[in-house]
Amino acid sequence: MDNMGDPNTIIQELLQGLELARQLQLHLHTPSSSHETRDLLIHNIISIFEKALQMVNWKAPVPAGESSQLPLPPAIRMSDSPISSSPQSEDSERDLKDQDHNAFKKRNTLPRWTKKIRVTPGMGVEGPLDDGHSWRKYGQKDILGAMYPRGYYRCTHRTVQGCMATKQVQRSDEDPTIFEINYRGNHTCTVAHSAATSSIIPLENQEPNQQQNILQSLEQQPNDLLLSLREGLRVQTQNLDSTDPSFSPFRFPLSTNIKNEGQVFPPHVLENFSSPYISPATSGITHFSVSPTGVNNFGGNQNLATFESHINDIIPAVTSAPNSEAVALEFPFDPFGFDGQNLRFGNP
DNA sequence: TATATTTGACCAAG
DNA sequence: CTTGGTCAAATATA
Repeated sequence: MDNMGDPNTIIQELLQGLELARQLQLHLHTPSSSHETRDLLIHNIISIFEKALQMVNWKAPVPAGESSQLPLPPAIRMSDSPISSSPQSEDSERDLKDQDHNAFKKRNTLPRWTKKIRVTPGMGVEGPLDDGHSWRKYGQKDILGAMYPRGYYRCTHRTVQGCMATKQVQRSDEDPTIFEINYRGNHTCTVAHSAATSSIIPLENQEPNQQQNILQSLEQQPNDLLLSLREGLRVQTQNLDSTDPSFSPFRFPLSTNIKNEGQVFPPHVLENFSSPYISPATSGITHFSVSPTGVNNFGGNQNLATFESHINDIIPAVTSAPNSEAVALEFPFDPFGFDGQNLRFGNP
């Protein structure tokens, strides 16, 4: 909202930029990484810098003579605040007189993130389509050099609730079972179309804007947990083609990265953390599964309790199967960005 | 009837 | 000019 100039918000932007830059670095060392993915990453990084600069009320491009700076594009486009920039924010003496007045209102530089969804024969066509939100297709375009067209979707509630969320869906050239989904903007609408799955406790929140409220409530907890989450847990994909029938193909074993990220969870919890995965049955909803008898030799109820106590600090909806079959966390919003290589935890 | 998708036109940016 | 993104009329679906 009108948090322009708020140091915490700026820091969060920069942290996200840092995370994206790290992802880019990873991609540069991954031969299979597509040029588009890298391009998107760098685009997002630039957007974040622009946003952060705007938040700090950075004035016009400083004339040359500063050799230590990267060359700037000729025209710096100022991005909007992610959600409904409020023009009246009154932080300090702030004059935007030397800025283009129109620059503030127009350009659409909402936050973006991508996600790759693999469609298995079993899940039919629903995989990429049903991600918990209702979308309305408003266009389709043949893309240069791509063999499949790109579909353009916007939130169904755009007119009613002014929800500006948008996504583009494109089938991958190399692997037609993978759909690359490019999301733009967070949903500001009420999530009416949730798939209330059996064991998941639905949120009782009837606020007009659930996601935003949840994100805000997360932001208001200044604990290390949240900071670390925002900084990003990275989970590397391993063995996407697991044939283990009890797990979906979308399951992401922990890598050492997550341990390096440190203080998110106590080490002894991390050691026994099982795989977070995206269940195909509730496609698009991310679960963490922690199983005492699970694949990653989860060590017992004490750790489970520790895990729960930490999770309870940050996630409003926690369900635990009574005698610990598993603990599944349902996020009312998508806390992940998944680019095929890494899971990103945080606000996309 | 209303609401969603298809599809060529339109437009902005490069 | 080309390209990607959006609009909107026509069409489809419920």
